[in-house]
Amino acid sequence: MSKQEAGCCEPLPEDRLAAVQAAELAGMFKALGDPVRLRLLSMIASRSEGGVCVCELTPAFELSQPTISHHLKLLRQAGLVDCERRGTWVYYWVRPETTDRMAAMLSSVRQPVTA
Amino acid sequence: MSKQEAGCCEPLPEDRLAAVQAAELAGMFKALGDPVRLRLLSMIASRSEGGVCVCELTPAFELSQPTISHHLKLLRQAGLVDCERRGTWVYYWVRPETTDRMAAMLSSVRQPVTA
DNA sequence: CTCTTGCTTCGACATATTTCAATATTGACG
DNA sequence: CGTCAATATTGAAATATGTCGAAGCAAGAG
Repeated sequence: MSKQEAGCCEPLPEDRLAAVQAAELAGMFKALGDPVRLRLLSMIASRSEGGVCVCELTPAFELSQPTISHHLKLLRQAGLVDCERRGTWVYYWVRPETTDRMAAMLSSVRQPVTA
Repeated sequence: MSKQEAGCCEPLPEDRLAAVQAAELAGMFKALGDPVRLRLLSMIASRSEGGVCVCELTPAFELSQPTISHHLKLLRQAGLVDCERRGTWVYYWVRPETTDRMAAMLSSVRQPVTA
């Protein structure tokens, strides 16, 4: 009960999210901060086995094929998906470790540790 | 028809994430796609009652006051936080409805409906 | 080997974002 | 009223992002 009467400017308990972690996580959120990439991820996730071929993703958008390729690259660099070439086609799948980290961040916001 | 060959180009089950919803959700993810805003949200969430004063947030960064104010505005516009003025100070708190929507999106990716 | 198809990379451009300094606004207080 | 302190808004600059067309690469077919 010895909190500052002024009700302001007492330091926050702690910087729970270090700057380094914040930068890493922000990169993941930024990757999903575009409607095209969000839909791409959703489409890639819709098939649980074998991955989804790029040739199934591209015609779902009114964008050029290089643009879709660019967005897929960003998703890959953010660690959200991975891909593999099988013969002529390239298949993408989701990396759940990354979405799990993002979900963990969100749930920590929902229910603060310092309850 | 002749487009379909072995193992490719069969249409995806469905566009599970409609374009409109994708745009809405992408706005939320984009708002967290910046390390400063991610840390701001984390700090705001660290106090469960009464909200966090801007005067506690600003000095935690090596950024100008208008810049922090700008980031807070973006978080508010994305629906992630809300604020209220109490006397001289302005207090911010998290809106769990929004983080819940984001978490739901992530969990739907983790465990596809079409299992 | 050459041709075609699927996908990626490059180069360029228009737009959006991040940031600050300066200024405005809001409320408390004498 | 006038002043001060806490935030917000404006305007402008540097940088980042989304998009395309052109070119490059890999793999299968002829």
